[in-house]
Amino acid sequence: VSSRTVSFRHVILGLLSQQPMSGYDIKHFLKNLDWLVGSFSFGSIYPALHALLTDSLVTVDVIYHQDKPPKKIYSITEAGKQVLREWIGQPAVPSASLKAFLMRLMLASNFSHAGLIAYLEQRRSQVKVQHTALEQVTEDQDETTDLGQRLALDYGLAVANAEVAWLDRTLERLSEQPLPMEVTQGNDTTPTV
Amino acid sequence: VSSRTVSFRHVILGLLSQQPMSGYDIKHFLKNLDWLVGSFSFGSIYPALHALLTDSLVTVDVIYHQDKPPKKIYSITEAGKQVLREWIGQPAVPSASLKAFLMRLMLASNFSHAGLIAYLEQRRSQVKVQHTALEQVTEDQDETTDLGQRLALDYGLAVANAEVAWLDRTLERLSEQPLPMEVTQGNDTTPTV
DNA sequence: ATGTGCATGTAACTGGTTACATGATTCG
DNA sequence: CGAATCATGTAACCAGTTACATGCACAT
Repeated sequence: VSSRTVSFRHVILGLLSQQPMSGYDIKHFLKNLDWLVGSFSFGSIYPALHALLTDSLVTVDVIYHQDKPPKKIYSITEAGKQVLREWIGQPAVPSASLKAFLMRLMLASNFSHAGLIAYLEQRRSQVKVQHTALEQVTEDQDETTDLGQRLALDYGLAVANAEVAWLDRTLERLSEQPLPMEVTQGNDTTPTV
Repeated sequence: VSSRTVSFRHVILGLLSQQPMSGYDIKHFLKNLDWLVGSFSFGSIYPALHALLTDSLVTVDVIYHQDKPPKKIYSITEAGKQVLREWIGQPAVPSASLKAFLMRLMLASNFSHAGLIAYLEQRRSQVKVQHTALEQVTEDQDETTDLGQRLALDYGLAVANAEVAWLDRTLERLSEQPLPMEVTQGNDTTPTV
């Protein structure tokens, strides 16, 4: 069982936990979200899938179409789900990038409702810390400070504000209606986001 | 001249173009901005510096303190400035991440005023494209879509909106006053939430 | 005919991290 | 006395990219 380090393997696992997919499917799914979470090349997807296979965290079903190349549909196993859950369980690194945060967020169905809220709250406090840190740096500027740095700092503050605002809004929404979409059951009464 | 690929070397070069620094200084400078542009470990900074040296894009001055380890202050050379200018000259990749965008922005003093404005405008249109793309994906959701994905999408839209708002504000400011040095003065925007 | 989409894979490379080694000084 | 800060460096490792190889179907 070799996949100890991080993330991207888990993202694949997370996608597969939502529905079985082929490597090709994964690529396309991620392409839409490139800007948010980044996409990956086939050169990393296929090997990752093979590794997950040998670790028995996923299984394959090969589907032969006539006149089309066969498709390998990967599905997550119980062991895979377990690994995912464990990963979700451990706390997020402080000062994780937006990307890293969103990657994990995308696996929300593997969080408990309480876990999800905790995760968002965690993020909120981290962003606030970053925000004050940036404000600090901004204050330390003198007139000689490079324009680009000032702009970057200002940009950072703006994004941080937007993040906090979104998190506040969303947390409120999630606690108002404690069962956001009955994630694990089959029951949806919830108006869309 | 071997540093063709990208970024991080250029960031170092950019920092050195603002003022001479040691590897240690660079690390610390970047640490403050970790959240914005990411920081780098010594294991990549020192080798990078050595590489820049052998390419004659920087020079060193060793300063010996008594009783303190000697400090190696790196300064950018004319050749280094040239490389930077060339890098700045070429257009930004579409759909660059926030980080990549900010990295370049931090080197604004190496842009011309017009170049800077063009760069921000480029970013604005790119973010708008991403925004519409995300809206598209959002529409394509059905009720079975994973909660995490919806949240991530929503988050992305919020950030994109914030980016565009900031860019609009800033572009207006920059074109109002063609000599930008006063940026930080009247402008404590931070509309906290 | 040429290119694009479907579909899978491998090999070489590379940018960066982690961990290690060294060593003096100052703070608690 | 141990920990942190200053300060530089190397070597092993690793995740992910690029480029390559293959091959059929469908549209222009």
